[in-house]
Amino acid sequence: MKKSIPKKTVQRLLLYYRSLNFLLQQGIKNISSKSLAGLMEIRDSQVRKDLSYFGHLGKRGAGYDVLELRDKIARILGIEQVKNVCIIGMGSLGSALAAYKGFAALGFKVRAVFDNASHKVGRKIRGYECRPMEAMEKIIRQEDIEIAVLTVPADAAQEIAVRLEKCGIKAILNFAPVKLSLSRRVKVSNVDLAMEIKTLSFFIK
Amino acid sequence: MKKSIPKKTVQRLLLYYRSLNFLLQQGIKNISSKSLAGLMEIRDSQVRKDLSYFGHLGKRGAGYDVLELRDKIARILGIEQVKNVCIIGMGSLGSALAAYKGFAALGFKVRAVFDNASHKVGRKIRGYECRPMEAMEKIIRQEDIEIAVLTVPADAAQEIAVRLEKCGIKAILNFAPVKLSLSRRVKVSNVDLAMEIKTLSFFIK
DNA sequence: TAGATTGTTAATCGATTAACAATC
DNA sequence: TAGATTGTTAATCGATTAACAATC
Repeated sequence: MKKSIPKKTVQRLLLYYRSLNFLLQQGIKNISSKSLAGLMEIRDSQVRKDLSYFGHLGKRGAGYDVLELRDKIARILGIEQVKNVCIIGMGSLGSALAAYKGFAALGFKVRAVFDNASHKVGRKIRGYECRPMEAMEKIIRQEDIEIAVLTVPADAAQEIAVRLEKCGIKAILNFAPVKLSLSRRVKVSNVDLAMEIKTLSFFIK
Repeated sequence: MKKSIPKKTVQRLLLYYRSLNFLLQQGIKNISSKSLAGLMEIRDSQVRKDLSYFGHLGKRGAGYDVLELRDKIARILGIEQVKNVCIIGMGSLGSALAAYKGFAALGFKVRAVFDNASHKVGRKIRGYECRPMEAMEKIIRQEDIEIAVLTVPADAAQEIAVRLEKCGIKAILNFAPVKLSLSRRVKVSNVDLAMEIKTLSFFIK
């Protein structure tokens, strides 16, 4: 039985990927787990443990080859393969995410954006034609969209999530401050901006 | 020595707060840890443990009074007391956050927004006059701003963060995909949208 | 009282870290 | 070879969960 990868490890993998790109730009060809850990203020043993899930990526006594490790992580994370996403809810947050360069850099392609406001439907927003909510299921199937970014008001989120599940979406990145109740088949990640700032402010005092 | 509160507990506290508000709207006056846990798919013992950090909030045999618990959590989280924030970087994400209602609902007040693009400075964005970056330190002190929301490009973030630390900011909510190096005095929370979607997509396969 | 449910302690689980043999 | 650093095991730490005495 293969050991399952902790979510935190996957998150750090992306941080390693970014650091390695930075190091490449600097012309640095080789790095030890200790130096890499230093860049992100974690322990060297954490770096080695994370990487060890994916085989023997370094050389004892000599550290890691920056380019090789960067490419290996890119392959592990599937950065080169395109995943189709849609954005549901073209309010200011939805529009901002439609324009967000960070998604494209990791291989995510926005294939459709949706809203139900009649003054938005048919208009171009950030270069994407805004489609009506009624067309959602059809377009998701047509465009082979696997991931939905949900930026609708809280009271609309659950209902739309159920529709998304029914038309076979695989994952939802949910910005609405509500717990979505769906079957285990659909992966849900919540980004809760209010929670982030409140938690931060709790610890200042 | 008082036991320190885990960050995860604080985050769940906000989820409890939202659920309790929802229950109040429904006219529900009393709830057990088991029912409250059921709403968010966690264990009842988790709810009781979280609440136990803050005293004896329930009644043995009878559960919790919804209104009383809601208000107690509001006080613990400091929801009624206003905290002043500023937003730095009026790109699409910064503008979306300036318009975001979720911050205001938890007592955060946007006191200033900044950008260094000359075509933005002086203009109203989402109702806030965009101020020049040169005025940042002065305005933060004048307006008693404790928290900065940082939505600038990655390559500008560290430099601005240092300026923020120097002028006494207490916390930074950082949306730039870089590790900020600052003294321990400044609390930093990172919201990494690219990481969120990449992690989600890793686990679908 | 009998039944329900809290508050808290102890057990469990999972993730981080330290330590070190393997080996470049 | 001697020094450096990996890959991995074991120890530690912290958070979640189960269990149950206290008590409403």
